Amino acid sequence: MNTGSFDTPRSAAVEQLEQFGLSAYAARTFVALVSLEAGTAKDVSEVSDVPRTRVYDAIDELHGRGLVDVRHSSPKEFWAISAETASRKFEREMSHRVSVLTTALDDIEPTRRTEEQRGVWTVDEREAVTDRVTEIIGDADDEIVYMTVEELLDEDVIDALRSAVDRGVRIRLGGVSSDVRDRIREEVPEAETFDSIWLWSDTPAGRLMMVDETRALVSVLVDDEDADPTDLPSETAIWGSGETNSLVVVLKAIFAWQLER
Amino acid sequence: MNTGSFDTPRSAAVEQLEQFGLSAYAARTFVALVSLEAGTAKDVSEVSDVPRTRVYDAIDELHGRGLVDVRHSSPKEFWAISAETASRKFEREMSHRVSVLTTALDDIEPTRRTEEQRGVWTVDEREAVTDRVTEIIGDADDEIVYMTVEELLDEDVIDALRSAVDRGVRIRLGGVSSDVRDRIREEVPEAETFDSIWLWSDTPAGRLMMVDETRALVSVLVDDEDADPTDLPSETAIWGSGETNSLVVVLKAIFAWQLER
DNA sequence: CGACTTTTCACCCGGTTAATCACAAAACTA
DNA sequence: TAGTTTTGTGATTAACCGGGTGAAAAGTCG
Repeated sequence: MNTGSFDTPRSAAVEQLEQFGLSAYAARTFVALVSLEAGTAKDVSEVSDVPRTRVYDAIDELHGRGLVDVRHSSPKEFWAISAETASRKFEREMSHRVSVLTTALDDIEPTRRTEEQRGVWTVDEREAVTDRVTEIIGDADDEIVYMTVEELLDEDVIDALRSAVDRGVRIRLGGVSSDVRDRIREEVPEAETFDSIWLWSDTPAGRLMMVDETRALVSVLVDDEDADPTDLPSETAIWGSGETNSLVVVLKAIFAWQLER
Repeated sequence: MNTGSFDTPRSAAVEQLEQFGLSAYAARTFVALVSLEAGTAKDVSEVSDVPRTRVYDAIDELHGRGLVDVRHSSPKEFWAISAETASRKFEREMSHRVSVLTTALDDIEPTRRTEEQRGVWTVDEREAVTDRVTEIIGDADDEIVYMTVEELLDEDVIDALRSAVDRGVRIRLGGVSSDVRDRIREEVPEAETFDSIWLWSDTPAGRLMMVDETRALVSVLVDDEDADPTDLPSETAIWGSGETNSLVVVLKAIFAWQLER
C-alpha cells in the first residue's frame, strides 16, 4: 500500500515518530536535534527544513513530551535527550499502551467466543492470513492437514506447528514441493507427509489447511494488477469453521479422497 | 494535562486504538465488534453509535489492518479477531516500530555526546524529570548526593540508585523525612545519610541532587493555578552539567557546607 | 538610536475525517 | 407480484487540524 520511504535513517526516524503521534514538524525537529545534540531555532531550521518560526511550536510539543529540554537564554537553545533515553521512553510508553488496550479488550470481550461460524469469511494481506493460520493451528486438538507453497512458509507458522506437535497433534503435509518438505521436516520432524495427485505448489496457489475436520482455510496468491510488480504478490484467503460449514465440508471431502490413496 | 477519559473499558480501548492510528469510527467499530464477536453493519452501528452508512468504511480500514474478517453475504457480516490476537498484533507492531526507531536514532546520533553543557536547562512534568534524574544517576562514577520528598520517590529512581551502588558509587542522602530515609535504607542499605540544617521535605520542595560534583539538578513541585486541583502537583526542574556550570557551582558550595557539618 | 535577530502570533490553505443525505439494489412481506 | 423495509455505495457538507507564510512584537548589538 504505502511504499514507506525508509531510504535514510532520518526519514525512517521521522516516520516512526509521526506514527507515535508527533506532528511532522516535531518529528523533524527532534531528529535534527538528536543529530545536533543541541542548538538554536536557527540551527534546527537549517538541518530540518522546518520553518524557523515554527520550530518553537515543535519544541513546545517535544518539551511537553519530555523529549527536549530548553535553555532559557537568548537565543533559546534546545537540547534533545539521548537516542537511548528516547528509545527507552517510547518502549515504555508503547508497552504501557498495549497493556491498557489488552486489559480493556479482555474486559469487553464476551467470556465465551463461539467456535462455530456460519458461512465463509475472507482475510486479505499475507500477514493477516498468517495470523489466522497460526490461530487455527493453535486451536487444533487432533490433526492438522496443511499444504503450502514455499514463499508462505513463515517462521511463525512453523513455530505454531511445532507447539501443536508438542501438544500431541498429528501433522500431515500434502502435495508440497521437496524444498518445503525438507524445510518442515527439519524443523518439525514429527510431521507426516502424504502424496497428492496434484502438486499444490504447481498451481498459482497459496495454502490449504484443515484442522480437526472442523476448521478449514484456503488461500491464493494474487498479483494485484495495478500494484508494484516488484514486491511479492499479496495473499487472500477464505476460512470457515464448524462441522457443517460449507468450506469445511468441501475440504473434508477432498482430503478424505486424497488421504485414502 | 489531558484527563484521559478512562471511565469505561470501552472508551479506554477506543482511546488506545486511536493512538495506534485508527480513525475514531474504526476504533469504535472494532470495540463494538469485539463485544459482539460478529455482526452486521446495523448491529455495529447500534452498539457503537457509528452512523450505519459509515460502518463500511470503518470495516475496510479494519480489514486492511487484519483486525476484522468479512463474510460476503447479504447483509454482510463482520467478525473481529479475538482480543488476545489483537493484543499480540499490536504488541508486535509496536515493538517493531520501536526497534526501527531505535536503529534510526542510533544511526543519526553523533558518536560522542558531550557531557558538558553551558547554561541551565529546564525540564517539565514529573515523568520527564524522573527520566533526567535516572539518566544522571546512571552516569555517576563516584558520588551521588540526593534529597527528595516522598511523593517523588519513584521505583525507577531507587532502581537507578541501587545499580549505582553496585558500580561502587557512594550515595549520600540528605535532609529527608524519616519515611523517605527508611524506605531508601530498606531498598539501598548501602546509602549513607547526612544531616542538613533544613529539612528539605518541609519546604514546597521537590528534589535536589548532585553527581560527581559535575552535574546538578533541582526540582520543585508546582501547583498549576488553573489545573485540576485533584491531581498531583506537577514538577519542574532545572539542571546543569560541567565543572564550571553555574548551577553546579552553587550546589557544590551548598553541599560542601552541609556535608562538612 | 537604528539595524539587525529572535520570538510570538495570526492567518490562510489544503487535506482528512466526521457526519448527513440521496439513491439504487437487494431482501423481505403481505 | 407489488410494496415496503433493509442494505450498501457514493456524493456532499462541515469541522478540524496541521503545514506553510508573513506581519508584528520583543529583544540584542553596534
